[in-house]
Amino acid sequence: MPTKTFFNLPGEKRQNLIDAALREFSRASLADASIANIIKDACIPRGSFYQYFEDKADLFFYILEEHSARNREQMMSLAIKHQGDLFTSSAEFFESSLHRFIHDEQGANREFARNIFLNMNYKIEYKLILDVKNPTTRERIREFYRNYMGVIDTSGLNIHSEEELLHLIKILRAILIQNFIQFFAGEADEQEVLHNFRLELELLKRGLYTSRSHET
Amino acid sequence: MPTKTFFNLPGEKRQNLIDAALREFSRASLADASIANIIKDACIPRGSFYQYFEDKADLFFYILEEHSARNREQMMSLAIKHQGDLFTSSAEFFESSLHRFIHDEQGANREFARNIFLNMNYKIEYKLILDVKNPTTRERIREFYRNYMGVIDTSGLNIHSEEELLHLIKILRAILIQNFIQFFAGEADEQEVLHNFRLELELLKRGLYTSRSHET
DNA sequence: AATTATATGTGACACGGTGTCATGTGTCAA
DNA sequence: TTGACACATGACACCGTGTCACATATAATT
Repeated sequence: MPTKTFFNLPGEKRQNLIDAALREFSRASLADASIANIIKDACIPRGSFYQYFEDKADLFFYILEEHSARNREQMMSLAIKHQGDLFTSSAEFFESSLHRFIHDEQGANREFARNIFLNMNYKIEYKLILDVKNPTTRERIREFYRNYMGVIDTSGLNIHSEEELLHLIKILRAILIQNFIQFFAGEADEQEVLHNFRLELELLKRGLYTSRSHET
Repeated sequence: MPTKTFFNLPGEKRQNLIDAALREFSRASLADASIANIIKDACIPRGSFYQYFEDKADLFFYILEEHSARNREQMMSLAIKHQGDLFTSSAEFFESSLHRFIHDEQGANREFARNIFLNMNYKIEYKLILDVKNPTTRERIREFYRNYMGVIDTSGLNIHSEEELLHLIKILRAILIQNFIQFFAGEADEQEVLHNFRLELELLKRGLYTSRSHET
């Protein structure tokens, strides 16, 4: 987490630093980004940077969590909008995110997202979901999950417990992320990736076994 | 890819270098590993390293591809063993891999795998699957997929095209990887992660929608 | 006003890792 | 003997990081 000092900074200076960081993290992945570039861009001395952040990752994950919080909010409001329909709201989330990336003229958000998804790993993914280090963020996300699962309408779903719902959400998330990755990797364009995602949702809904004898 | 020079090396020297690299990549992720450590361990001068490899990543992905090839072979032989049953063979693949990691006394393979999975990203995942840079490896993997899909018995599966089978495999892969990650992240122990994986397979098989009216 | 405490700013520097390059060595063929 | 080629080597320039001693500002205390 950024230090108290960072939050005491005048708003403009703070925003200026964040903007510079966003530009750098749009240009390069966390691993390839350099503090040197950020402080040059933001015109702050090296020593100051370390007064605000532990290191590069500290700043990165702070920015990432801000974006993630907005995404969680959107997921929640879509779930509510669609009366708790998990599949429909997930699909709209995917579509609208994709649409936002594609029509991002400046390209800053898109490039940032590209670097996130193409370098997505456990630490990043679970920062999007469950921050391991920061207890406050962790609790925030836990709460989101509780609320989110409360909003989901399970009456149309073929699941029989909270546990199964959690696993379904886990599967959906994995598919969602995979498709974002394929989009950013250039493996599929907007139309293809939308088609793929929808197809995969249909497979999930439909079920993959014809012989139903295995059901318990 | 390693250079011709590397492959011309006497076998022992080559293996020695690979061993040292494996130790380093077991200790640290690709990003955190250092060439300095590898050459110190392998007792070769710095210049020689660059005679064999373009950089750290070149060596890393070479080693990774060797491991991946073995995994693909195992997936294939399990698919054959189970008469093309995609779910059963995937489950056995997961179980046996997990078992191997847990009973890896030396721990070298486990730690290497841990670094792979916890730092899994697009580039690594698709090296496990589809090498973007190297045409030879790419073709090798393409061929694997063709063969693998040929072996899968679709008669018990509720899918209606090659495309759907490909997507199903894609979903299964995502779930497989997610569970490995959760295991290595310590979020679940062997029993839990096995339980989770099996449950998720059941959800897939069963299908998630009760109202079947949406089926086309 | 003088003093002390506390918070913040600053950039030179030591450290460690990377990739290169000039030079050295070995081998084989003409 | 000479030249051509493949390979070996480690010193070195370069770059980014994180730290630290010192500077400055602001508020609180005497």
